[in-house]
Amino acid sequence: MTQKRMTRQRKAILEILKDRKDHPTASEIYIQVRNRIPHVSLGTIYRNLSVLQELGQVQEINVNNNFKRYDGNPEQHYHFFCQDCGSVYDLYGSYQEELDQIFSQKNPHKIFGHNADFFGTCSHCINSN
Amino acid sequence: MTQKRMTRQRKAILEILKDRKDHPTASEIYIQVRNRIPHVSLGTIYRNLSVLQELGQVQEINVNNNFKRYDGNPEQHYHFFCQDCGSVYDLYGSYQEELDQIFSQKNPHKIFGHNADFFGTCSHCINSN
DNA sequence: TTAGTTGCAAACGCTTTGCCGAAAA
DNA sequence: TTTTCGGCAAAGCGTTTGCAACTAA
Repeated sequence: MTQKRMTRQRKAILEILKDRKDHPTASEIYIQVRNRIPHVSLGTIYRNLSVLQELGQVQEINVNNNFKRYDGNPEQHYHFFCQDCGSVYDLYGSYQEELDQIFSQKNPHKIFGHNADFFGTCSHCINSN
Repeated sequence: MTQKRMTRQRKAILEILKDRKDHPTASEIYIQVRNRIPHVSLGTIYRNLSVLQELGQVQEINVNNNFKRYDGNPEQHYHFFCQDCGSVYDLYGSYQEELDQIFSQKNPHKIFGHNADFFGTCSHCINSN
């Protein structure tokens, strides 16, 4: 990996991502970065998100295959997807290591870890019905 | 939902998907369907995969955001992604309902279910090193 | 007969990339 | 001064869609 520099653009993206509790798309981040740096380009957003991922400061989330979302929390944690409004939330609760052991015993592969995504109706949508 | 017809194309896609143990992409399916129906089009593959999903006969798998993969096994089951060769396998072992309960207690959302993807090195890659 | 389906090709939408001037270190 | 980075715009690429002809039921 080559030497990385902390540019204004990269710093802005990282700060915005750490501030937000939700998991914005690249273009949502773009809109917000433009408030600070009006002539920033979408290409710059994508390039920096990729660098920040390599550096382990940001996680990419696969909601579905339409577009990627980004998470400023690099810790291992699960996500919840609301089927009604499409929002993505972090879940409270710890990583379930037992799962890796259970499935290691039943399968021939060397399992290093897992991701889990929960789905249902979020608290906001429950209350607005 | 409107009435669905079992066309040659739809039948071919379904049969191919049920036969394969791996989880092909739309264009891999396209290549195989062309052996039976030379003038089939990619658009037809996509449209039928979408219909077969609605009918609950096929599952869509999000490997990463580059493209979708399809699974001819509509049962709830977990997947394993090999980080070395990129293959996707079905895992043996049952759905862990407890997970839904554990995280329902710790979070304000109504959880209906979850997906889990495991990763590591597959048995084939272990043996070839 | 008729409504769903197909092939073809164009359109889409998110993401990546080439180029060259700008700016971290 | 060197080398990474950014802005801009074009290209890439998997997926979707409009349309007229076709076909399962």
